[in-house]
Amino acid sequence: MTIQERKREEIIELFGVHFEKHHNMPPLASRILATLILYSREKDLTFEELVTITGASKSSVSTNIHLLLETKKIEYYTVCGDRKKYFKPSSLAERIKNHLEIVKSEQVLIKRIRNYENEFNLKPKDNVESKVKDLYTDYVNEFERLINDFINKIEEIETK
Amino acid sequence: MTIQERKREEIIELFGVHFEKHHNMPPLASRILATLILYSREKDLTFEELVTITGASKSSVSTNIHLLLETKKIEYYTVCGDRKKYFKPSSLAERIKNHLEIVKSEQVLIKRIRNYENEFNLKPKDNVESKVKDLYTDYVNEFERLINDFINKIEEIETK
DNA sequence: ATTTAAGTTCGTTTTAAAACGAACCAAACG
DNA sequence: CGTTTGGTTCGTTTTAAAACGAACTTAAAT
Repeated sequence: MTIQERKREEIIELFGVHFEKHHNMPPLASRILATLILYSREKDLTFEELVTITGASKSSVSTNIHLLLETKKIEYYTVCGDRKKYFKPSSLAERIKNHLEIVKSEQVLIKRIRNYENEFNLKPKDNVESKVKDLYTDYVNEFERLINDFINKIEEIETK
Repeated sequence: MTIQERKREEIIELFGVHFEKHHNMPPLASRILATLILYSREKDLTFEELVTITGASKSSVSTNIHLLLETKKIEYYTVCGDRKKYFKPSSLAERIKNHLEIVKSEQVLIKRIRNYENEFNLKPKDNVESKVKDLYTDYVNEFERLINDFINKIEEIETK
């Protein structure tokens, strides 16, 4: 095993643990995603290669690839006159958009709580809490603007 | 059951599912956190009340409360001449700080990948990818600034 | 000093997630 | 029209997470 291969494996492992822990991803899916990201500068990987590299069964790899495709973490393409599928991580823009969706669903929840509190006239306990809540509203708005801005810029680059 | 109670339960359920799904939180911990947030305007809850409301066993509630305390999602206080502990959700500032920690650990990972790519001279495949990566760096920096700003403002309010 | 309230611990059970392998399918190849 | 390649499906097994209950602890109250 070369130095590069050793380092690659090390980062794949770190990455896998991180995604399992913080992004609620099954172990094998994490490792597949990490593998695709780490290899992406050199080449895109086929199903068979992923089976070999991860050492998992075909069925497990198949299931987890579908999970990653559904959650838009990876994508694939085919080459004419070649039955294989080539997998690669989704573009950064795609991944960020995804993240935005989660943030937005959180927003919906917060609004529902706010409505509930207003409807039954549950006031903030003190002035500090009320001010912090206002700050948070600002923060969320700015955050949304930041993400939208970023996505627009990316789309500009990608389309030209 | 009053209308308010019904609505509260409904939101607790929504909230619980969201936290389970997007924040990798065990079912009971999610429901405890949701319950504390939804009750927080009216009162803070004791261990016993949480056992009653969630309908779970004392041991399960105990375990999950410790998990929420460790991850700084909730906190408790005691009242003189009263053996009970009163639980409530952590302040917004605390929760955001927490989030920042995750973002930062992600940053570390991205830097490691970048180092790996530089060390073995793995160049971006095309100009688009390279530009998008630069944009991403900007985005992350701005994001970090936004969060830090927010935390500072909150601390200002809280200390005065 | 004994009792009781308020939790905690730990070993067990229950439940759910992940991985597996054998059988299957569909498209391209010969 | 078989055969091979590149996967997919589904029923089963394995593994891990979550919940549980009984026994224990600890500090306060009597």
